[in-house]
Amino acid sequence: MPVHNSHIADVLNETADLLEIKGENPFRVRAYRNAARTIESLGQAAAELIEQGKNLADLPGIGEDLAGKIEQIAKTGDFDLLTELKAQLPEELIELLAIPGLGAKRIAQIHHQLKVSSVDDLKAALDAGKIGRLEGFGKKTEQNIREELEKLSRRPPVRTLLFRAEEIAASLAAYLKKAKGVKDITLAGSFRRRRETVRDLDILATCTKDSNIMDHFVRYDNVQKVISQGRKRSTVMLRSDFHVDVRVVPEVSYGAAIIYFTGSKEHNIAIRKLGIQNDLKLNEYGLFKDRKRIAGKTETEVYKTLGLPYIAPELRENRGELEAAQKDRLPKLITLEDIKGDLHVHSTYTDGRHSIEQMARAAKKRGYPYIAIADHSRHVSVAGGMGPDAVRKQIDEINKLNEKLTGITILKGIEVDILEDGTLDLPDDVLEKLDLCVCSLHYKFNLSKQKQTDRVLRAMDNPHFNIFAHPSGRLINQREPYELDMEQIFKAAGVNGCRVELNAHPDRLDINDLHCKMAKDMGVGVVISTDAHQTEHLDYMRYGIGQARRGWLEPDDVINTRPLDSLKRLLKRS
DNA sequence: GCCGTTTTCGGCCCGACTGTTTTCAGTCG
Repeated sequence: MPVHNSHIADVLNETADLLEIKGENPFRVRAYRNAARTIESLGQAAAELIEQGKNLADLPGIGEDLAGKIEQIAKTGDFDLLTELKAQLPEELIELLAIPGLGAKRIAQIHHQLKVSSVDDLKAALDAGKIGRLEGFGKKTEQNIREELEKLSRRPPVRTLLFRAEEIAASLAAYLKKAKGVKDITLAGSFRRRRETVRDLDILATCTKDSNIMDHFVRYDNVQKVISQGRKRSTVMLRSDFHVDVRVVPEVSYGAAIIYFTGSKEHNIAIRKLGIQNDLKLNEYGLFKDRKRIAGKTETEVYKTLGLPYIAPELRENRGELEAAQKDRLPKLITLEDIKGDLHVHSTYTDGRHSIEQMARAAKKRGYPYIAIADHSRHVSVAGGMGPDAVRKQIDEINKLNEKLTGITILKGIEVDILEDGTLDLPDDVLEKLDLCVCSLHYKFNLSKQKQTDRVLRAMDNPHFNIFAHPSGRLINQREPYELDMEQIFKAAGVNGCRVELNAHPDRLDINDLHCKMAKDMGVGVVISTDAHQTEHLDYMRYGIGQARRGWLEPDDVINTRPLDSLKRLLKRS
């Protein structure tokens, strides 16, 4: 059983947690956390890299020591240091770190002075009123811990889908703009980096001196609790259990603040280090030489003064964007305007809500010269999947519509199921009549990694296989991806002239950002499609674009940026 | 524990807010 990167990262993070509670050198703790992050965003299994004889110490933030330790974890799943730490400290202490307001120092203190080892112990200590009597604690701290603990037991924290965060952000931003003296509002944070999920919302504002923005903010109807309120920063919890931060910054600092609060934290640390190398100090108020501010008003100005071109928010993950920027090799990221059509759209022939004509007209309205109808094949019976007769009927209808409609071409496609044995759900003589085949898995999700991979590889041997749709099968916050060797699949796709879909549905966003980058690096074409089941879903394209940008994709990496004739050529497998 | 166009030692991002304090530690992002 190969050890997953996520397991290695978990082990390293647990180690970091216990080291921190133990009171170890904070920089050592940070080294473990950095290494965990590096491994997690690797895109390839660390165990495989080791097998191939690669030295993990070449990775950023991993030295010879950690490389050796990671090797142990990758080979055995266990880690001696963690075992030792667990012998010294109860591992349940780690769970206490999840309580806001309780950090390593305080946990160590309550552990040593009150013998608290678990969440249950903590509850008992609270009930006995022991916490508030500890040095440095007090009544208020005790009450806060009690409330956070109750909240935690009620509901585990789930990151909010970008889609949902967008709705919350839009109405709140509109509300904030109505406060007195507000000049500008910017939504920063992972929201601006277009991460698939968002933990909280960071809002920046510039305003006049006499503005009442903070009072206005905490009075927002949707506020459940005011966590802190200051002149420069306030934090609230919305009724939807969503944290929102508002920061007021002076205009001379606005660009620096936007960079700072857009993050990611890792990107910020990296550019600060770059500043330090040049004797410059970067913080949310600007870029300083000695005590003089030399940049800060706009993001571009700050980057430029650091010797860098502007870096798009979606790239700011410290995954190589700084090195690319320094070499002037940043990707020219794809935008929504580059998209010429949607290649995975459903209709009333199966489980869509709108007719083919309605979907086509809606696509035309969005400026697309083409669209592909890709309804389900028969195996997906719950969706009323099509057999050969239904496909022929649909082909006839599309032919007629193409004669009738102007300014849009409807491509004849299908979302055909990949059966358990790797064959496709419809015979070749049906598939060959279509312009494209979007292929996907809809059942038998729990096959072993190699069996699932072989299933897809066999399907790709079928010359009609064009696009592998929602490859990982994950549903964000709901369903884990199936076991699949993406590298093998991308390799085969490259050889066979198949493409991979970036499904733009906000619950899916599948493939993810790391796999987008992997496809690009391996030269496999990506298709960004919405999987729309009604006309409004065509607008999901923007989430796909966000994900694609996070994966460094440029217009040329995505085949539905091509005009129709060149797209058709690309869809021909030789 | 990592890292190096000053360094193989001595740095390691930095500021706001809270709650506890009488000047600051802890936590957070």
